[in-house]
Amino acid sequence: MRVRIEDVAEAAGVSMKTVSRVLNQEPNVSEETRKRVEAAARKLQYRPNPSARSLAGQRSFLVALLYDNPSSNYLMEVQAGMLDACIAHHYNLMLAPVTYGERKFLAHVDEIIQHSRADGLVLTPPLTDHPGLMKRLGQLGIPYANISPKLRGGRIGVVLDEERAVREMMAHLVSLGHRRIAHIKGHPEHGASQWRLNGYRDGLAAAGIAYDPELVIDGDFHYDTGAICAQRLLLMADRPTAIFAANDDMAAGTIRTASEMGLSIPGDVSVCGFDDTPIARQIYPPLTTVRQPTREMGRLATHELFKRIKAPDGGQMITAGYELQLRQSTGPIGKGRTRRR
Amino acid sequence: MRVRIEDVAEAAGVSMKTVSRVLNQEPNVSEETRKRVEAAARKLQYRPNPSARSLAGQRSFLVALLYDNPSSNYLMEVQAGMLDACIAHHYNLMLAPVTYGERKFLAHVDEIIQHSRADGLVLTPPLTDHPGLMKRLGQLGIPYANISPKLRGGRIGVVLDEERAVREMMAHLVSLGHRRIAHIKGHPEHGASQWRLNGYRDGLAAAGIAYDPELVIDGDFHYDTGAICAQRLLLMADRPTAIFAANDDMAAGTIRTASEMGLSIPGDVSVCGFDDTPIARQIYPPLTTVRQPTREMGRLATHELFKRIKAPDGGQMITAGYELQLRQSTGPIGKGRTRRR
DNA sequence: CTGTTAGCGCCTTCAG
DNA sequence: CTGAAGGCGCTAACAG
Repeated sequence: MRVRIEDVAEAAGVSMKTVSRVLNQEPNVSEETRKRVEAAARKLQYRPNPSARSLAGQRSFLVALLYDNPSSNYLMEVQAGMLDACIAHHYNLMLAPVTYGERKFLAHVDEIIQHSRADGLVLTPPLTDHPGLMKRLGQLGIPYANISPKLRGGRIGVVLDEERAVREMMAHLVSLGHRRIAHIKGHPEHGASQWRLNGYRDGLAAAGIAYDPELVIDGDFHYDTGAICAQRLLLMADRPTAIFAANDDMAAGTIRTASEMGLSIPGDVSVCGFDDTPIARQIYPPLTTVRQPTREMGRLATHELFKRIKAPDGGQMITAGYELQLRQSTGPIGKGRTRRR
Repeated sequence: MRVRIEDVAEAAGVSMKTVSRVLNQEPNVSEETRKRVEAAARKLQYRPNPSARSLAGQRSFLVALLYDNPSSNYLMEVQAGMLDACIAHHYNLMLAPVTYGERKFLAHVDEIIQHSRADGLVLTPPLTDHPGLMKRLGQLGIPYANISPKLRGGRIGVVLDEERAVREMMAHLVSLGHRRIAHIKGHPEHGASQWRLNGYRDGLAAAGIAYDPELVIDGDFHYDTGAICAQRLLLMADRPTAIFAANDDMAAGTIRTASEMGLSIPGDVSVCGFDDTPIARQIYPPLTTVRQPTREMGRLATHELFKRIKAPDGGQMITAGYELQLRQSTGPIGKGRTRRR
């Protein structure tokens, strides 16, 4: 029924092993033999059996994406990027959702690794900063790549210079005349929250604006939280003229709240976010934000992972590029015509 | 190094096969033996080798999600539902993106199936209605389940009574006094587009309102398209007082356009969508829509798939429930105070 | 109820 | 540069 390597060998008049060599691009095959084998394989429509390959070769040709419920847009982009890389390397992508705070978190991860036999993992924040996980993965000796990890020492994956990106964004706001700029922080577990806060503070400092703790509020990257935080900020007697939310979802929540309060954007208050997820263009007004090349980051991280799978010390930490997206949610100060309801 | 089934057998003082029986929950093992084997397996921390199981057992314990780039929210929900089912059945979930219109579409699908050795597939629209794909999958004899397929005969999966849902939505609009109700259609390739259009027409008929082709515009489920279609509708001399967009993304685009035109929602125009994706609550005003239990549908489809994997005639077509979500984007007719810019 | 015997299809030795 | 034998870890089919 199914065509096996043996059939190809027979058709090509060589041994199984020679076919195997050709298929796996191993050396020590004469050009002529190679061609003959390839022709036979094509004619018979031969497809290697992954299970057999895995069993004999001790690898699964599977990588798993380990994640803990980040925003769906973010995750989809990461997935797409990983798929780009996986397809190019003839690997398959498996999904492995976990729960960071769970009691048996590590046991669960063990389970996944054992059960899937993935050759490697890609971690998204905040898993990428879970100390116990790092350690466990090291013990198990399973290769993994990190997306936007806090700690970069001796690890592979991809990061963005988020601090610098935020400094640029702050410079943009300052150039529009804003000096009373608020910040809604991200989830405390994510490295990004810290970087973006740092960028905010640096941006203020660069403009000679004093840091005012009242203008900095704890968020968690969620839309609803953004909406709530914005309310606190916009109800202040001396309300900020600009709000930098640590991601687009919270910025969208901010805009939502401002709209409900009858405030004009950017007339009464400018709002900006980070990530450039689809929501940035799907709200009104469209959001000024930093474009984070999430898909590309997924691809790059997976690419580094493959390098490490091949060699125990392969791969490195890559820095991806960002881009400011100036849209209509930010504008010059004081052009507003408040229309409180 | 790794503990094998043989080690467990030795530790428990039984044969390999008996251990295998216990692990696979097969019958014909005495309770006492079973306990002994389970204890031994636990003590040794035994984990079966999936590759070996696959090779010997002719199944991969893998299901693949075949999709063609629908909205990320939709896909994430489907994924989450599938994962719920997969985890419960000790299966793994693999991602298999394809391109519907591609030249070598079928060859690509073949490739995926051969290369992944998935035991079954779940198809999302519009793949679920691709005639060539259906046929090919039938030839290959690979089990698959469908989410929201147009044709239901002899197939398994899950559907929603979308026509009925839309009829209810139309009744809601009519009850608010609307009679001039427009519709932005979905992507022609999706069954949902037809159902939602049918529901729209039925809803009009039920209210004794004549169908006006001018008020029905071709869309494709995308946000931007919704925005463009809305412009055409809202610039009409005798513009509609309500717009039913075939999904939330297009409804969001509609609201965007209305906002830009300075129209008040729902004062000047009511807008409603379908799906209840996160965007429905993330725009302002929040969207009246039909809640489609996408995650649950992913779970149910996968569940039916497992039944079919077990038995060639197992599984069936399930009907999932919906729920109207009445929010602030719809309201009584004529309460608006237009403020064109 | 339990055990034995063959593979599943490929890759890894190690000879030639 | 090529091939023959053995085994990866498990399960199916058959015996008992």
